[in-house]
Amino acid sequence: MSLSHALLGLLAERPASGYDLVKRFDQSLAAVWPATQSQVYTELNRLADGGLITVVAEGPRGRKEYTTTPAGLTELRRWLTETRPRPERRNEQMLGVFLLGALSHEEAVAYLTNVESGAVAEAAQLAALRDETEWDDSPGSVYGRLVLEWGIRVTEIRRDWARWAVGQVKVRAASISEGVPDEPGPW
Amino acid sequence: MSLSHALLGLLAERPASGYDLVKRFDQSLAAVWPATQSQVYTELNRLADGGLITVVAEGPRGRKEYTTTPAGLTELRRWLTETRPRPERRNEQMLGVFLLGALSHEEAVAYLTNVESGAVAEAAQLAALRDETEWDDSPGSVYGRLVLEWGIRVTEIRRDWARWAVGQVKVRAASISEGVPDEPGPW
DNA sequence: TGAACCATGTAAACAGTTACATGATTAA
DNA sequence: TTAATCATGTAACTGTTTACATGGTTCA
Repeated sequence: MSLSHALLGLLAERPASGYDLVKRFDQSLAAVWPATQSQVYTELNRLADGGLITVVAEGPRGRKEYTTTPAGLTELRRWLTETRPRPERRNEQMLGVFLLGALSHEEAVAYLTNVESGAVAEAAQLAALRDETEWDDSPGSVYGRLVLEWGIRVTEIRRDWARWAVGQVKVRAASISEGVPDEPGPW
Repeated sequence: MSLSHALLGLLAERPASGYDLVKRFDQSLAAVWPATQSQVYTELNRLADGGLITVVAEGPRGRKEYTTTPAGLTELRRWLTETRPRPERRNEQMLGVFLLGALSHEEAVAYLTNVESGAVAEAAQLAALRDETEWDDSPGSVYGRLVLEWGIRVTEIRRDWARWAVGQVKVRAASISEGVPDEPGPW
């Protein structure tokens, strides 16, 4: 399961509590593997039961700091080197595009325009994050930077694709209404 | 739920049985919204119970052909026009990249090289599909074509990104071992 | 002393996967 | 007559989301 490996990886970098981890999921990791508070705490207990992580410190308010055990690190490394994840596909936005035949051309264009403006906004946000973050040579920083760059590139091509797609739909709409134009030419 | 809307959309195009729909999921729709046989049949019964689809014909071997009802079409159109899906993020491959700090530089490079070769293979497959399919002006064809183009573009930038990322990791590896080179220069 | 934040947990519902089970029809 | 294909369904499990529940600590 990916969530457990995400936790193993984060705890291998440095010890943290469930509370800390939830914040890291909300901030940096949300982009590739979102997880809720509920899931994180449940999974931490499961990993601790399995001996892949262990409590290294207890703090106020019942705070428990975990770290990855040698067994946990072995499992993480096995997962990273021996399994090849199929590139995850599930994309609700593109499913919508696939079903756009149920709408008028105008509505389809609106859908795609919405995809475009969403991409523009997100690209700006990600680029700002890239520019405002102080990157260093630590693994978390180097690989986090790679993932962020991936996010930026994907968002940019989503924007470009949406613009192209709008054009495609308009061409189709025009060619269909060719014989019966709404507005005849001036001659 | 997305699966139900996918089914509403497919059945709005033309009537089909569960068996037909499973095949369509495996073929064209797998790229954006995979679904299992088990899921499809269960969901069809749920949609029929809710009056969003209805049986229009029965065939041999208990075959039931469904079509989308007016209520179903309304719901589909509402979903397409009124909900704005957050661009789905969950990406196991990129989660792996994020956690690459648990591996050596060499292993990390191997991981990224694997991402690249996977993308190369997939891009070839998708481009072949694009070139071999006979596209027409039906909505299913037009919008299917848009989604396929999206898949091709994403795959191509995954390939390019992976090449760039390998370079980035090698630069880091080199700068870290700078003071202690394995192979000293010839002077 | 009250608001903001720190901190962990459980329950219920929903979504998705894997495996099993059954049987009809068609074509070699 | 038997293998391939058509066709539908259920059960058990795993993963994910939403909501609820509880209480400690810090700071203005």
